[in-house]
Amino acid sequence: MPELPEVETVRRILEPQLAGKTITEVNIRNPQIIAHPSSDVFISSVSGKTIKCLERRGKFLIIYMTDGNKLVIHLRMTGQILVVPPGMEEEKHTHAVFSLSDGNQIRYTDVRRFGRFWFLKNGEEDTFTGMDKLGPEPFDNCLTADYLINKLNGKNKPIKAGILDQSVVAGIGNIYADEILYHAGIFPEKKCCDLTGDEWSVLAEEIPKIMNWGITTNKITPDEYLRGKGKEYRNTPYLRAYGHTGQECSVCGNIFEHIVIGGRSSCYCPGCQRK
DNA sequence: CTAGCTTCCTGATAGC
DNA sequence: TGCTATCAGGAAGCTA
Repeated sequence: MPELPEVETVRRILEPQLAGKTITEVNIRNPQIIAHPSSDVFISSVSGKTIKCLERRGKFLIIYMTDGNKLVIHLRMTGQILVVPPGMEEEKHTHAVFSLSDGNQIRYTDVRRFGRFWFLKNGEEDTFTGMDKLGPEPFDNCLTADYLINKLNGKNKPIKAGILDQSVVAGIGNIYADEILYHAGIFPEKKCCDLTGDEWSVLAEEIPKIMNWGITTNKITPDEYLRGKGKEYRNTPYLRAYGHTGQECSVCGNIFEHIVIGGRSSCYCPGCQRK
């Protein structure tokens, strides 16, 4: 479910609720979600730790502890993290519960169980999480047209697959890939090797612009987040391309079309994004 | 190395 | 109503 803008929204909501709190107890109902280390070591390692701050890298959420260790979480498709007051009824598919020093709980729910947790000691490499292979953040100054050309220009694959590659840019998912390419006016199936210099420039501009727009637009209050059980922001009526198959483009009047690219459902405007 | 397919899961929805 | 097929916003792992 969540892409960079959603993970950032969750981070901003959770950080004030968690900073300074100590994790008093860890309850893992489904050890499958713990990717590293073993579930037992994870539990004993996280217990007693005090949370310092929350950061985000691509779609990864990173909970830093005051001792320099960190808890890394990837929500994948359906993972949700909620900070709830004691006594609140537990959601279906709750796989982990962390008790906090203020009496609240961090609850992790995940219908499809694709999400993963890692616990990394201070200085331990990020090879376990794959974060070491991530490309720059969309907002990084090094994300220029030249960078994209250098990474993708020679490739014989669709540009949509190119920007979905986390080692090229971190944080873009299927939805925002469609949004970015719509705003950049690039046909999503166009081969990387066929893009013009202008198109690479527009792409380099639109990537941070659209991601930033996503963060701003999907913003909700902590209360709305809690009442929506962590998924309220998934209602995304503000998107202009994704999910608009069969509808009229407000820019050119053409009808959005649906195609499958690399097994991912894609939506584009044949008027604004010419082949 | 690359591109493409499969796999991990459950649930919502469409079609019969 | 009930059954089956298809699809879902991610990404690792495998094959050729």
